[in-house]
Parts: sequence; C-alpha cells; structure tokens
Amino acid sequence: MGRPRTPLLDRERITTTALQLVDEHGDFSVPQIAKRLGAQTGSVYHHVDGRDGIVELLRERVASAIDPGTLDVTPWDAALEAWAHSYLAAFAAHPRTIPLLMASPVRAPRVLEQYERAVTLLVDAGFALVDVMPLISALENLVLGSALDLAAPATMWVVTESTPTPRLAEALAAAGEGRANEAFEVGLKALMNHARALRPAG
Amino acid sequence: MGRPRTPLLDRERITTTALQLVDEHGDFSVPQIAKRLGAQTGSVYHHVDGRDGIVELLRERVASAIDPGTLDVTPWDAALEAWAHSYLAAFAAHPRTIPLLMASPVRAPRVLEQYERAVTLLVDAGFALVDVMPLISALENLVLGSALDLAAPATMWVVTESTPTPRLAEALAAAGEGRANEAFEVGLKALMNHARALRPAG
DNA sequence: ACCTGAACACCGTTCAAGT
DNA sequence: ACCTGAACACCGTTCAAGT
Repeated sequence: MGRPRTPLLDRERITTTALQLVDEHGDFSVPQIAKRLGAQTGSVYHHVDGRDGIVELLRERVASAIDPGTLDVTPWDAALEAWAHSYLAAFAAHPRTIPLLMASPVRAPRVLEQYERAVTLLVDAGFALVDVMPLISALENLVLGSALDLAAPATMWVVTESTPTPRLAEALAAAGEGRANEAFEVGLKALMNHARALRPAG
Repeated sequence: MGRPRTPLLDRERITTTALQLVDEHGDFSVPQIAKRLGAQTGSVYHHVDGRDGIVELLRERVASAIDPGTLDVTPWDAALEAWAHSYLAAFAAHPRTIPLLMASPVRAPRVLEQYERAVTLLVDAGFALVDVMPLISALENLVLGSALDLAAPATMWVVTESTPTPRLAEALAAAGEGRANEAFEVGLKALMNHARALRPAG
C-alpha cells in the first residue's frame, strides 16, 4: 500500500473524531479513531503524540469555544461573569470530556493564555496578587463542577427504592430540570459578591 | 488447584488494593489487583461486580471518611461548613479517585444517605425546597473541584517557556503552596454568605 | 511524507474445570 | 464456595517495510 494520494489523517480530523467518540461513549481509543477515518491504528501516531496528545488536542478544541472577548468587558466583574458563562457553555457542550481532561495537567498554550488574561484582568482591577489565583481557581472549580453536573442530570443521582432517601428525592423533584444550572448561578453569584467585597476600594 | 484453605480475596482487600493502585498510579486494573493479592484475574469477579463495581466500592471507601457527625452541629451553617471541610479532607486524601468517580453516577447507598441528611438539615433550617439542591450541588462542585485541585498543585499548571504567561507565573508564585486550599476557603466563605442571605428569616 | 501490517505487552470479562 | 487456567475481543505503542 504505502502513501495515499490524498492524506487520510490530520490532527484536525483526529481531534474531531475523538470528540465525537467521547460525546457518544464517554471515552475514545486510538483504534476506534483509526477505524472511523479508514486508516490503520499505527498511522495515527504519525500525526499525534500518542493518546495523551489527543487528550491535549481535545482540551484545546473544547476550550476554543470560550469567547476571549468576554475578558475585555467592563467593569471587571462583568467581564469575569461573562467569562465564566462562556467557559461553562464551552464545557457543557462536551461535558464527558471533563473527567478525561481532569486527569492530566493543563499544557495547552491557548488555555494557558486565557488564564494569563484573567490574571491580568484582576491585577488591573486592583486585586492583591496573593488573592488572584485562589479566586480564579475557585471560579474554575465552580465552572467545571457545574459543567460535569450538567452532563447527566437524570442519571447522576440514582435514587433507588432499596435505599430510602425520600427528602433527597423531594428536593431533586422540587429543583427540577434546571438544578445544575441553578447550582452554577448560585455559586457564581456567591463568588462574585465575595470578590467584590475582597477588592480594595478603587 | 481449586479452593485454598484460607480465602485469598474479599471485597475489603480488593477495595484496599484498588485504592493503593489509584493513589500510586492514578488508575487500577483487575489483573493488577489480582497480582498484588496473589490470585488469578478471573477470581476477582467472584467477589465484585466487574470493574464498575470496584469503582463503586472505591466511592464508598473514600466517602466513609466523611464525618457524619458534622451534620448534627448547630447552628445549620456551622454544620454545613464542618461537613464541607470533612468532605474535602476525605477526598483530598485520595484525590486521584475523583476523575474515576466523576465518570459514573452515584449509586453508593452510604453516599446517598449523606445527601439525604444534608437535605434534611437545610429543610429544617427553613430553606425553600427549591433552593436546597442547587445549594448542595454548588457545595459539592466546590468540594470536588478543590480536592482535585489539591491533587497535583505543582503539576496542574505547566508553565513552559514556550508559551509566555508571565502574569500567570507571578500570580501562581504569589499564591504559593496554599493556593488550592485558599481557593476552597474562598469558595466556601462565598457560598456560606450567599446561603445565609438566601435563608428566610427564622 | 504518509500509511500498512505485524508485533508486543497489556486490558476486561467469561466460563469450564478443579477441590 | 473459591480459585485456576485458558479463551476472547479489545487496548496503547513501536517499527520495519512499502510508495
């Protein structure tokens, strides 16, 4: 065989296929990607730095949906809130990537750039340097936790008859479909109030 | 061969070994567990409901370190704060289980019981039923996100020279070792203030 | 440069067979 | 009841070989 006239594989197509697999099955494998693209398993390794490299490509792809313009909004608190909403929307679109991405450290340059800009925003707003990362980390925790929560609202809580949890069942029913979204808004509002109180008067 | 005079395997030992493997390598496999316990891979399946069953046993084991007594503290906000701290400590002791546990829904009865009690606490404190689950979910997101963040404080942010992120590097340095812990306390304080403001005057 | 095809050490799971 | 040993379909990764 050897080399085809038109390439079967590239990083773009590999990433798209991996994302489709994760959206459908919650996971991906290199052979599965190769099969869908009509290539051999080994061929994938010519374009990508192994399985971990594909995970990093997924992180970039998902994070690319975060609107960087949100961080230019004024005042600073509106910017942070808009960023959080855009961040949530990006991951909520592909929530099953989250457990995958959480297992490995952030190396993707574009993701690091977003954090660089968020740090700049808060420093320029007058926050003490010591307070900046805890705030951003708390925001990140809130966003990722909420996105994951949004993933499987019906199945995340298996309230079986074998274990009687009537109050939990009631509270879940009362909260309804919007529970995970509500939890995000509650956490965001709480964090923003805290941030505003923390900021030195400027 | 056949059956030994004294059993090689039981759920207790399987869980302990799986937890050790996850603590060490971030993951486990059924053959690895069998090998450490001196048994054959297939034998594990006589005690446990497959790999997913072991994951559920891990959830129970880790969550068993949460002190249920915290939910009896008065007043209600001190109880919720104590619970959150105990919850964080339990998962921070085995942070690498978190990505594993997040991929599957909560079925463990003991974990569901904890939530049942937390719901009861907030209902008795006078919260509207609609507000209870969003609050608890926000708290859970905060705890799990923070525990994960505590897992690999040095490696979670790979600030390479190839991608210049000087402000991020400064902010990380300023926050220091306690960054993830600070992020948790920031988020918790914010959420508790919000909860107190939300509660109908009683 | 890009892909094949085969190899290797590893998975999760099942099941007849032994004591 | 508890374990072995073998089987099956699947992984991730490497690499000589082809065009």
